[in-house]
Order: sequence, then C-alpha cells, then structure tokens
Amino acid sequence: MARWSNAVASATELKKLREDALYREAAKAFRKNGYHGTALEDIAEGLGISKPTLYHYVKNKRDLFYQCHLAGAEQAISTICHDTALNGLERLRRTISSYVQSMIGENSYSVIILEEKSLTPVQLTRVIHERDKFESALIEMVLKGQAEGLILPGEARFVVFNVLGAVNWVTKWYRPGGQWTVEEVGEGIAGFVCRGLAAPGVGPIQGSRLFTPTL
Amino acid sequence: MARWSNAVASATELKKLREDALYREAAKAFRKNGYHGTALEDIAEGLGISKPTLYHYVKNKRDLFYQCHLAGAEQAISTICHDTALNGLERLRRTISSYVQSMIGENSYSVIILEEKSLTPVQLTRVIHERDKFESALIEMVLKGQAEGLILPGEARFVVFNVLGAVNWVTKWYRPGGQWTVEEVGEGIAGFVCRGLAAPGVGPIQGSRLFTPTL
DNA sequence: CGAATTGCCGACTCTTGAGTCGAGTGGCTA
DNA sequence: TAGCCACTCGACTCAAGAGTCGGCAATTCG
Repeated sequence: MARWSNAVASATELKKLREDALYREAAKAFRKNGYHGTALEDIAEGLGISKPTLYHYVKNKRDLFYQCHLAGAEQAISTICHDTALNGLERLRRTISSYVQSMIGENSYSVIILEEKSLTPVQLTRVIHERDKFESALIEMVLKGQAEGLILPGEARFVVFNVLGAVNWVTKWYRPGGQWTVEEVGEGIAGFVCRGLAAPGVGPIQGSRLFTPTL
Repeated sequence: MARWSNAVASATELKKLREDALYREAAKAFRKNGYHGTALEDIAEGLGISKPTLYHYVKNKRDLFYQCHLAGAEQAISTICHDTALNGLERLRRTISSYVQSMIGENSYSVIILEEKSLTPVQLTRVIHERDKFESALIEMVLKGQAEGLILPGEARFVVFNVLGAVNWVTKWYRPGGQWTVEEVGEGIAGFVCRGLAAPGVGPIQGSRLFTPTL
C-alpha cells in the first residue's frame, strides 16, 4: 500500500496535502460504514499508515468526523451557481448538477447521510449553520423562480427538502466505473428535479441520456 | 416507563404484539443512530425492559437488524397500488404517496438509510431480494407510463433511483407533530416526483398544500 | 397444591476499538 | 558532530457494549 495514497508532493504544503487525503479517505469510510461503523484503524490502513500516526494529524475521531462535515459543506457551497443573469430555475438546475457531480466525483468530502448526533452540540450547530448556507441559497433560487412564475407555488423549504433527497441519495447507489458517467448522472438528476418544480408552460428542461434523452 | 410501551393486550398473540412493538422500537433506534450507534440497552430501555429480557425475543443484534429490514421491506411492498385500471403514472403517484405516509407514520419499520453491510451476506441477499420486489414494481409502473406516453423516456432504473431518493430522504427531516401532516407530505412528495417524470402535455398532477396548492 | 413454563433481571465475561506512551528513525540546521 | 523536529509505530490502557448465566417471580396447567 502506497503511503498516503501517493498524494504527497513537495515541501511545506505537504502537510496540507496529507490532510486533504486524510479527509477524503475518512469521508469515504464514514460514508460507507457510518460514524460508529468506521474504525480509525481502517482509515489508517486505507492511507497506509498506523493508528498512532493518524493521531498526529487528528485530534480525535469525533473531530475528524466534524472536519469531514465542514469540508463537505464547503464543497457543497462551492457548487452554488452565482450567475445572476440566469433565472431561478436554471440557476437551481446548474447548481444541482454540479453539486451532484462533486458528490460522486473523485475527491468528495461529502458525509451527509449520517448520524450527526455523534457530534458535540457546538460542532453540530456549526455544521448546521454551514449547511444552511447551501440550503438557503437553494431556497432563494426557488423563491426567485416562483416569483418569476417558472416554479410552482408551495413551501420553498419543503421543495428544497425534496430536491436534496433525490440529490443526496445518489451516494447510496452510484458506483464509479459503471455504465453511467458523473456528468450524465448530474445532469439527469438536475433535470428530473427541475421538471418536478417547473410551472406548466416552461419549456423543456435539459436532462441527459439517462433521463429525457430526446426532447 | 410503561412496559412494552403499552402495546400488550390479551392472550396468546401477545407475543406477536410484543415482537411488533420491539421491532418498531428497534427500527426507530436504528433509523436514528445507525446500526453501530444503537446499543441494545437503549432499545430495551425504550421498551421498559432490560437487556437480558430483550434476548428472550431476539437472537442477537444483527438478527434484530435483519428482521427490521425484512419488516420494512414488507411494509413497503404493502403500499404498492395494484389498481390496474389506472395508468402507470397515477399508480406510481399513489404508491409513492402511501409509501411515504407509511414511512413517517406511527408504526414504521423502515430502516432504509443504513449500513446494510452489517448484515451477513445471506441476510443481505435476502433483504435486497425483498426490496427488489418493491423497486421492480416501481420500475414496471415507470415502463408502463413510458409506453403510455405519460412518462418521459429514459432509463427506468435511473428514474426510480431518483424517485426513491426524494422519498426515502423524508425520514431525515420529517418531524411528527410539526406543521406538516403525514398526508400533506406524502401527497406533496408524490406530486413532485411525478411531475418530474411526466411528459409534456400531461395535465396537472395532484400535490398538496405544501407544494402546488393551487392548480 | 405443586411443578413446569414463561417473563424477567443483576451481575457477570469478553471483544472491539478509541486513545496514549515511549521509543525509534531520518532529515535538516548549526 | 550535535541537536532538533517531524514523522512513525509496537504495545499498551481503558471504556463501552454484545452476549451469557443463574436465579427469582408469576402465571398456567395437571
């Protein structure tokens, strides 16, 4: 097993790179087995190091989990589409598509489907706060879309929950290297949810080969 | 704490009733904290009994988890709409709505968002098999809807994954006793996903106060 | 009435896994 | 050469929790 999954490079920021590799590996393990189901020894092994070595980089298991959540939230936020020239619906569509792609892509920190109550109250508050930034952005897009008459009326919060469900679920079934590419999946899901939202009369919405191949 | 959550009743089938209460309680705990995050002592406490007593009804933790999965799958299957007079899309809508309602209702056995790899290979195979019955039914409805021109073309399997995501996610955010009733949520989600599937020209699809209140 | 069956639990064992300790290595700087 | 520092790990401690054991009620049945 290659140490640090060959993520090492040069000099000073080496530590940063290691930490990133560590978080990715940890997130992968947590995603797969849950917080309690993941042994730090497994993560260490995945990186080709020993458990005590892991503890040179990490305060404790809980904190590692916390960092993964933060990294995941940050990654989510980075996928928000800020192109204000676009209408709410299209901005939502693009955001969803790139969010999905980042979640199932090579270096995902996403750790969403998990026992948040394993965090301390303070940590949990912070995580929720960060995640709210993403959710709020989505809610705003929905409200804008509704104001523009492109999205059907209804509780924006409820709508976003539905969207996030379809979206977050992807980590449960997507298998890299299969028949479906990351792009196809991202565009397909984004198209699906936006069609679920769109008011009648809104023209066809972009999908992918997997869903609505012909328009 | 009332023993057995007051689920006891009369004579012989008493045991059956106790087992049901037990599975419900266990499913609730697993759903909340995951397999590894749930201590059998917690479940016992929730029922007002002790851990050794629990072992009079249960082979071991893994098996309890397994039974919950089976019960959940059975419950899911029981929500399938068999009214063959209806078209595929409407049948899908009704199934989704009642599936959601059963998941967030009082006695849910659903345990879906979880570390299935905690099961033995044999158990897992069985669970997947049972769950497939439900998924296959959904896939069939999608195919029928597509054949009828009511559902957009695309990979039925992919479509169903999307639908199940929006649907299963509900256990993550729904809080009983809040502003939203079980019916509203079920109908709202069902409307959302079916609209996401529907071909252009299909008339308005039923939703609820939470989404598409005015049609 | 007594004995068997069922439901129940206090108090144990034993395994797993989080987290620590102290010692060893190798590179860098003076 | 000496000394420091980042990095590493083998071998530990310790707590939590799965599962067991042996015994105590209470109800049922002969």
